[in-house]
Amino acid sequence: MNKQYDPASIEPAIQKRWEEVQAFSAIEDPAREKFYCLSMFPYPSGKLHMGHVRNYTIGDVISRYQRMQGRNVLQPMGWDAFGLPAENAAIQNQVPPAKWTYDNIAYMKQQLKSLGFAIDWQRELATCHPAYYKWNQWLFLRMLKKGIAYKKTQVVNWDPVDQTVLANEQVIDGRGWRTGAVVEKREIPGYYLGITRYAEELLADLDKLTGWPERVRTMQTNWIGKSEGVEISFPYADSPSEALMVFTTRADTLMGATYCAVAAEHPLASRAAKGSPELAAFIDECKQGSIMEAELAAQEKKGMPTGFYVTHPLTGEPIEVWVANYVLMSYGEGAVMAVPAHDERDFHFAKQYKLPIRQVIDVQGKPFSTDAWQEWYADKENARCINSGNYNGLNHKAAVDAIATDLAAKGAGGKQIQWRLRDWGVSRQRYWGCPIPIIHCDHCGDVPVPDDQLPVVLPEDCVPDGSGNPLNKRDDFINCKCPGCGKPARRETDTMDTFVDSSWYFARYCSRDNDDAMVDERANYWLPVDQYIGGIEHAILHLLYSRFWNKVMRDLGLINCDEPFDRLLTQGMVLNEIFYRKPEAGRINYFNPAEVEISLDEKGQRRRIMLKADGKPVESGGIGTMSKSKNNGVDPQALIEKYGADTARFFIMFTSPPEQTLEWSNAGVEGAYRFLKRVWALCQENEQHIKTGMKGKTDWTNLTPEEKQARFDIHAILKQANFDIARFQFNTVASGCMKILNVLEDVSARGGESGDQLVCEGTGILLRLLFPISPHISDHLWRELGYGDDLLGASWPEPDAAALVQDEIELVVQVNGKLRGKVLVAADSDKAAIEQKALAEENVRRFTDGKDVKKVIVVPGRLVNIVVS
RNA sequence: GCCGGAGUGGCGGAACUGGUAGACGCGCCGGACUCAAAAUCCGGUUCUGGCGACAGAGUGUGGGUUCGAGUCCCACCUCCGGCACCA
Repeated sequence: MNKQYDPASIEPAIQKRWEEVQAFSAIEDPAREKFYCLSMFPYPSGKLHMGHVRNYTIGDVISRYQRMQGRNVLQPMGWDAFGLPAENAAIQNQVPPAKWTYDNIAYMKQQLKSLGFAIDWQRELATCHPAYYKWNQWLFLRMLKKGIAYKKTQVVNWDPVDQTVLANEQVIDGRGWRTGAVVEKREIPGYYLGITRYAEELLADLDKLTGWPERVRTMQTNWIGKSEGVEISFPYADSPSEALMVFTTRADTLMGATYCAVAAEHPLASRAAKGSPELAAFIDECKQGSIMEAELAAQEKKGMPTGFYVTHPLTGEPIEVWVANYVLMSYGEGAVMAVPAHDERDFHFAKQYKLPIRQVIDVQGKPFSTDAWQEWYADKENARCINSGNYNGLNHKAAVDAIATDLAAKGAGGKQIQWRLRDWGVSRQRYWGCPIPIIHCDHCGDVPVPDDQLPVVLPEDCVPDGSGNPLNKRDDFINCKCPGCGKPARRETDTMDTFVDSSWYFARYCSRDNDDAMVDERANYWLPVDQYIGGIEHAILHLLYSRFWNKVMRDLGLINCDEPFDRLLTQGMVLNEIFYRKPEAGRINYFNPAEVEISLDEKGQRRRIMLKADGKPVESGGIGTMSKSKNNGVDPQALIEKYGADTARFFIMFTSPPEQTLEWSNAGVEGAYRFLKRVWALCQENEQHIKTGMKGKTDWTNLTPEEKQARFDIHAILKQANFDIARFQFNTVASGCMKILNVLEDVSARGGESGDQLVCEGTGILLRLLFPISPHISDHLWRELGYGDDLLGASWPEPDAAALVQDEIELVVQVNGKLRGKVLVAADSDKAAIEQKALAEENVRRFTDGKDVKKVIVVPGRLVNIVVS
């Protein structure tokens, strides 16, 4: 074998062999336990970034490990290929989005292949391919038939930069989630998916997802936002046939309502504003007000009376209606009943505008005051109603029930559940997406495209120029015949939100080659996904939509499972240091870390940071996510070319646990490379005797004491590594490989026949443990040294129980909890013998002499603690 | 403001159910090889005192439980992520 480790020669050769034998093609086999390992598919943006490398390496380690555990593993890959960046690139370069996308896919696929992932490429899919998005359209039509998909005209969020509509979920702090542009309100017709119909199940099933990170489940729970309360109608004083609708979770405080407040956008506010320019001005001010959270938190509560009155549904009292900036139109009815005594916001508002405060909740022994807010005013647990007529003495739940019943009897309301979740608007005024399969006919209205005319194929030769959807100018696309009456009609030009594409790709991988059905029975073999791996940024949108889509497919009888992803791992982001200069006020130049040199003092502390090009200082901007704008990215391609895929993979696994952020370090990459070179060197030095038949020898009686200890260490490290890999703590698995190598190098240096035998066994363990992380070098050495034909088919190493038996154990001796010495005792020593030996230890006696030994605690196999007065 | 998560050497990070804090790697220091350098190898490396054996301090801060706390409990500080002034 070669003296030098040369990844550039071994890696492509092994990848070629894997491809030739189709090593990773997954075949359904009911007799075998399946394992579906899925990483979130990439958007083909041009080239891989480090986050992809990390994501897919984690998935690959899990896949290869599961395979060696004997499971039938499916690890597919595909492309989330529709989306705006392709249109933006088209505007810039006059290249059709289709060509740009397919070119990117070709390049990135070759990059993925060079990383040696155990992917079944036969199942590759791209969401921009008609064979894929045909089924988006097909399922959309099924939803339309069931009423889950519907059209409505509604005020939508309009992103002025992307010229598109955004779902409520895609608006963050009043800005587009992608562009950051301030969102405008526009009226546009569009299609919606009734995700709210599934709100109850989407919420309840979160409890089943015990393999998901707790914080993702919490985020989804909050997003769905179930709230149980009572809807109450307050009839208008001047027109009792109309009423102000209000939702409250604290119906038990109804008798304490002293005013009502509505949002600035509420119809009642507009109505009142007609007669009052002052009020109209205030409403305008509220509408313009920032919706940035930090500012809202500090914002002063403001309001104005409308001069309008409603009637209290139980007491008949007149109640004044105010417009207040703390009431949100988008939640509930956009109106609240204000109970200043028992709601903190209402309290502060009432104090400011000197509105009446009426206590209706009492906790015994706690005096109520209208001067300052007290926590207990909102207590639901220990509180009882007072000043509430019939409801006096009732607790929270009983009072809510009684009041809801009485309101219902009067036709003035009743119990209601309020959700934060909204239906999912899927229409996009965009070209590069899946066409919505609808035909507009002047005679028949909106007609669904018949199944036998699917897919509605998107023309791939359009070049967007930034002036809206180019499909609107494509007569060959638009003009068609109405499927109903046969007369000329127009095709819908809106396309679907790309979250539709990614909501079911995991199912399509299972039956990718089936052109007659969306999915077939093979999906029920593979689904649900056993392990899903991806970024935390998809914690809400993608994962919630996929769960919804999965349930719709289940209800249509297409698949069996309730939830698509059994376990979820959210990997941390990849960070790197940011360097910059400010050449003049307001300008900032970022420099890639590769262009920067850092000098250190003798303690390893930083002395100076400078640019290699001119030797002049640059500033450090701390650590941040790798990004184009901060110019702190590291190109995976350069890394692979310099060190090979195995080094890149090893470094990424070694440096941080998967869920934590990963800080890039070129020195760390060097360290990983050094380790692999040492593995190579060890195998090279021991090549002869490993090849000449020491494998399989099980007689370990001739080991020297050092070798016996070394064998114990190897198997103990393996035991720990097996525990760690099962809990996805790959950084300590990688360090376990390093520890085993350290032990083997010592044994190898000492030589001897029994030592050679141990090196042979230990190397076999090391190569298998290293295989999921750095598969090329492991596989190459495994075959080169004659361990077997194929490491892929090898079984996972398990520690030998006999190696873990020790004759003598070192125990730590503490005096009053402080470490004072160590003693070597026979493994089968009884407590008395251990105590005696510990008390006799020289250094221990310095701390016990002349003192009373009050107690001796012996923790078997660990330590002795002597307690003295 | 609320809900999660995290604070450990010069750095990334170990320490499974409370039981030797700092594994492993990086960096740095010293040495070997070399005319020299790179690469490689060997030794050292939490801080303080001491030539040393050792001793003292030490896991964000302050308390507590325990023979024993990075780990458990209470209060607080800082950072990161998420969110909804949600009636």
